Amino acid sequence: MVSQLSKLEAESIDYFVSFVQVLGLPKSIGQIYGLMFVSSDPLAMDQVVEKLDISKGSASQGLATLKGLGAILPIHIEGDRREHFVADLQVSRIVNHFFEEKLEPRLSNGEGRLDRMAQLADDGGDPKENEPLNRIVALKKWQKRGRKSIPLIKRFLKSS
Amino acid sequence: MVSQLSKLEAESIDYFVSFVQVLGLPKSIGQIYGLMFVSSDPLAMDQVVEKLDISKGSASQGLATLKGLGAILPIHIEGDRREHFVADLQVSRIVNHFFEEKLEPRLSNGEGRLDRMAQLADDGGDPKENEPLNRIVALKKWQKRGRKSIPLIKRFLKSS
DNA sequence: AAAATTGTTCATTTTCAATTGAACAAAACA
DNA sequence: TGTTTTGTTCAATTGAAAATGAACAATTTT
Repeated sequence: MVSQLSKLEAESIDYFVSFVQVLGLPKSIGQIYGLMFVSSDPLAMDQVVEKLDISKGSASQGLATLKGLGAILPIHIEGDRREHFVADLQVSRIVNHFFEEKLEPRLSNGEGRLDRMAQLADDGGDPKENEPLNRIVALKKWQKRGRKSIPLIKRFLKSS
Repeated sequence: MVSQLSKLEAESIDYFVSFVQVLGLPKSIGQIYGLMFVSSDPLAMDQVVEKLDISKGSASQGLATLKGLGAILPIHIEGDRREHFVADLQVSRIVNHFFEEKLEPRLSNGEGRLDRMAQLADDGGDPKENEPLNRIVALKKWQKRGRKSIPLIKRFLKSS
């Protein structure tokens, strides 16, 4: 059926779809969060399915993910069996998830790799003349610096 | 044909493939840059095709992109018609590209969207009771803050 | 001028993650 | 007890982005 979205809902959904896509998260996550973000009332899964015209499967998984992130909060409504949700104000949780799941594993894991690469690149000759080795050493510094800045950025974004 | 990669090359390629994938860039970009990063000599396109066992098309496009970013530098080799490249030490250029092409457009464009959303959400009633409006206003602050922090991060990463 | 070399473009194919929807489970209700 | 409601799971499908490779252009060599 054709979903009936208000202008506000449509705008919000667009906004958050593009938001989560930058972070490499599926579109449906952005749709669901966008819908909840401008909803006055808690929404249940079947309302999400109906409004967004997506499958039960997508809605179920999307809600589970967002709930896991703490980006939406489960609300119990008296006399209704369905689980309802409201958007948490802390959008930063979504960004945090990106840092913690995608960026940080790469960065920590990356340092070991660079060490291994430096070993392989070391040919015993004059380090000054070993250009690949110089690049690796420089990259190691740079990556360490990057890794150290993550907690700062996270803290900065959290204090909303 | 089966490409003949040294351990170092394989490790470097792996590293940069995962690196660029975090930023939402195609794998081939990571492969090419990874190969050049640990090469002592400038490489030409056909060498890249041969080593990585990728198509001419991918190599051509990938090299053009990396050259555009300034992540690899064109080198002329006397007596050879082919254009050769070396990896620039400034890996940060790749990250910069992510900021400038993906993040910043979203963020600036996002502020206007939030203004529009605030207008749509404003029902003329008491703002204290308009929860969606409160969320939008809070998000606007948060996003402005995020946008302002980008130049700082960029500067921090650049000074390698 | 013909042939070979180098590189680009872009329609088609491939790949892989996101989405679907049917089957299933669990709980509430009649 | 059987039925309805609510929600999850996962094999199959879809869709979007990347990779391919053939056709083409431009340049150099013979």
